[in-house]
Amino acid sequence: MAHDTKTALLDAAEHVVRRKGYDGFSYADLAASVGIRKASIHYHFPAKADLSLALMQRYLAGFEASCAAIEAAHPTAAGRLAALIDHYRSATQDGRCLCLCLSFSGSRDALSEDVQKVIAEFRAAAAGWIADVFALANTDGTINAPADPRREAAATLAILEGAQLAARAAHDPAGYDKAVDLLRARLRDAA
Amino acid sequence: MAHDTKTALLDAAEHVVRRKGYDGFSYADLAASVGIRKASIHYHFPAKADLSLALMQRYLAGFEASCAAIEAAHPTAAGRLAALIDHYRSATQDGRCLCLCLSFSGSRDALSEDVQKVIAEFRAAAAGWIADVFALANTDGTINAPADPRREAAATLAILEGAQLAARAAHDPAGYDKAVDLLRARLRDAA
DNA sequence: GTCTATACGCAGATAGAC
DNA sequence: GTCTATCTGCGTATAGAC
Repeated sequence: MAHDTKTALLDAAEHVVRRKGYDGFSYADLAASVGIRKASIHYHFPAKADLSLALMQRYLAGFEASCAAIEAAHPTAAGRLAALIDHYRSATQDGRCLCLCLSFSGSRDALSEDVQKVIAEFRAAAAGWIADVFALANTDGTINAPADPRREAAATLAILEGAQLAARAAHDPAGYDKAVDLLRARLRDAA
Repeated sequence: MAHDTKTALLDAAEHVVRRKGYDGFSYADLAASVGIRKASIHYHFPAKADLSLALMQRYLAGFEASCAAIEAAHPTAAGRLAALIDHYRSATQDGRCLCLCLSFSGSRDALSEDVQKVIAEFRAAAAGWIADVFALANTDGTINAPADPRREAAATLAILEGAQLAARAAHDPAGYDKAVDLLRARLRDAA
């Protein structure tokens, strides 16, 4: 079916982009990986920019869904932050790839305005969600010494992204754990 | 002279790579920017891999020199860390580019083994230097609540890199400052 | 929806004159 | 050292048959 091919294309594209960056994937690669000819891709995504935009939009939606799921599963600030840290860790696929947002950020000037806008939305969503977690921490006291939520959020997001880079550079998830170790140490009763 | 052309090529390449990523620069761009024909570049750097390697090696050497200069100028742990934070901030050129190490990390799988090795050396050098600063902090007490130096170093490097990404995504150096704000707040008597 | 065939440009790289 | 000229391959994208 059409929908399945489209989804398969997005899956394949996301897989490659997160390993090799935006410029690292071509229609030829996608075609081979999905099992159709490269010309057929243009039926689903007329231009590469269309595919990139759809990719980033889907990624943002998925991230927001993950945040909602974390909120539903974890009542405390520490539990939610611990879950987010794990989420970013698993996104590295054991040190082989980066969050799509990071992959796109690397070759940013080559991207269309539309995509850059969604990237900005993604960062805002992540920072906002983390800030909410720290605001909750001021109430439930499950995170050690919480400072201003917005500043905590900016620093936390930087650590999560920096940790992914460390894991990828070393091809080892331990690089991620070392970078977030002090952050995790601030959490109490993570549930 | 030969040496000047070679340096000019490296300068131009570094400039573009840090703005557009590894795949964002071509021999045609370099040629135009330096004022020679693209075929002439091959005299100085036979292949693109040679240029990339030279670029990263020069960058590592420059970083080590900067660290030495910081040590000479600042006796305290807080002073040294503050200087490093400023160093990484100025490297973003007001939110337009990334540290070369970060730019290369984005399209990592496309790089040669040699370059990846220098990238790893760079990260090790940075983490090691920061760990030394935190070890000093345990003695001179100029950084608030220093934990294990290696863990502090891993977290600090992640923050510095994440902060650069935040600045670039927003095209605004304020993104950097927000991310490192809590880190800076831990410094006392920075001199 | 997917195919074959093809257009067109730009990438990195080489040969050989000057 | 730098040039002109050229090669080969791959990139995205299009036209039109099935």
